[in-house]
Amino acid sequence: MPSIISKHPGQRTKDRNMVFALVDCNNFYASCERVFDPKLIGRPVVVLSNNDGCVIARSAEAKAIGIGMGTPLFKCMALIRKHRVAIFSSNYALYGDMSHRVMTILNLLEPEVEVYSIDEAFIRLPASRPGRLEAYGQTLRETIRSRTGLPVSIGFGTTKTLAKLANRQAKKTPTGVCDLTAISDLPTFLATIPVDNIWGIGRRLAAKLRLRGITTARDLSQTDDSFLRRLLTVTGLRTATELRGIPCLEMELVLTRNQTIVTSRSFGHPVTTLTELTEAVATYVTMAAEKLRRQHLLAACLQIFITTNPFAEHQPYHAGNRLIRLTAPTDHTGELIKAAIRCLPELFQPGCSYKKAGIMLSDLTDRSCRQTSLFTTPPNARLMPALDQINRRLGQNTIQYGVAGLDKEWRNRRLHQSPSYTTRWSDLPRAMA
DNA sequence: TCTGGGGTCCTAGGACCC
DNA sequence: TCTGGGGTCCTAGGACCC
Repeated sequence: MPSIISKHPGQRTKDRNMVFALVDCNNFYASCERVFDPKLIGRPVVVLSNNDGCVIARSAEAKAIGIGMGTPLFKCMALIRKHRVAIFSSNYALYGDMSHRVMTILNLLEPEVEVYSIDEAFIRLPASRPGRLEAYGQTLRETIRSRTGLPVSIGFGTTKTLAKLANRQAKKTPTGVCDLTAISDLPTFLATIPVDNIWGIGRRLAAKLRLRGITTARDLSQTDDSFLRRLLTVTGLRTATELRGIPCLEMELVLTRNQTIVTSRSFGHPVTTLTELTEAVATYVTMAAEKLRRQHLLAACLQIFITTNPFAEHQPYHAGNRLIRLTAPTDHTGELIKAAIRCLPELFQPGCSYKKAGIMLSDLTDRSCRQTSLFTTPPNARLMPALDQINRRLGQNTIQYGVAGLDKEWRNRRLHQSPSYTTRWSDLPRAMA
């Protein structure tokens, strides 16, 4: 096994008698909405992006009537009216909490769980004779369904990439489980998988591969290593190797800390004044700084970007971008806001209608190894923890910096938001008995 | 009228150093 | 005129993921 293509050469375990499972919640956001509103069962459901702009999740019924992923809402309004589709603005408080419940169940049942995204987790477990994994998958699926109300699909494979493929297959079967380790003729199965359905092969790489006659997963798995290395770099070679059943991607059981924290949003209406832009940027900095502190990190770099609507044809387009290196790494909202809004006047162009702004914190370090500066006095160390505690107990933005604005008229649209059933007392569902 | 948000990894190329 | 070799660090850009 050439260690050069293994992502974690030092951590490799020689144990070949282990398999990977991918547990993936079906149509996650749409399913979360359904759990608390049984009237939605059988009805098409879509969930919209932050500004009610595009469709980012669809129930099976919504897929069936032809609503595409990422479609702008205004382009599928006709379908939505015709089929009485239920529409929801995204409600990340709800989805985050439901995700946490699913992951907690997995962690209780399995020692090796890698939370891969909000709706997916890898599990590593001992290989088993044909039929046993399938049955275990069924049990796991039923457990999650009965404890959270969420439907999941489970795929088993000897590598993460194969488990991903198995999961895709599982979604098409009524049982919701697919065990590729039990398949006697893997290449024949791989020959049925188009190359762009493989995890790690996106649109661009798929086109590149097809040009060279590589159209299925089997083709890719049988392509010469050095050729692949040149064409797709080491990541593509890893994918091909994984398709052959040789693991290159190990379980990542320890949470690695973020390298960047980004907060950006589209505005609900065009922003044309520096005052409003300042409010928005200060608000985004506040959100990012809270996240920074939750993860016990400090940021040494702050980047700001603002942009007008790229789709508007008859308006001047402007995209501005500034990188600020702070004198000392910090997690203090006030310091970060000050640095951010200082450079806004030179970034802002009067006459432009801004559609979106964002900030990025980078060069993150652990709070425990704070590097202080000789030339500045550190801010009051008790202020931010006190502020966080108050906002946690009494609700978001109970206390905030004045510069972030009170009306926030630029805030994005959320016309179809469901209640935060599981994270806000006042939103608890009521049962009539 | 209306088009999301938040991440990661890899490579090439330039600057700079010894 | 000829003009090395090896290393690091940084950044931009391209690709992917959910």
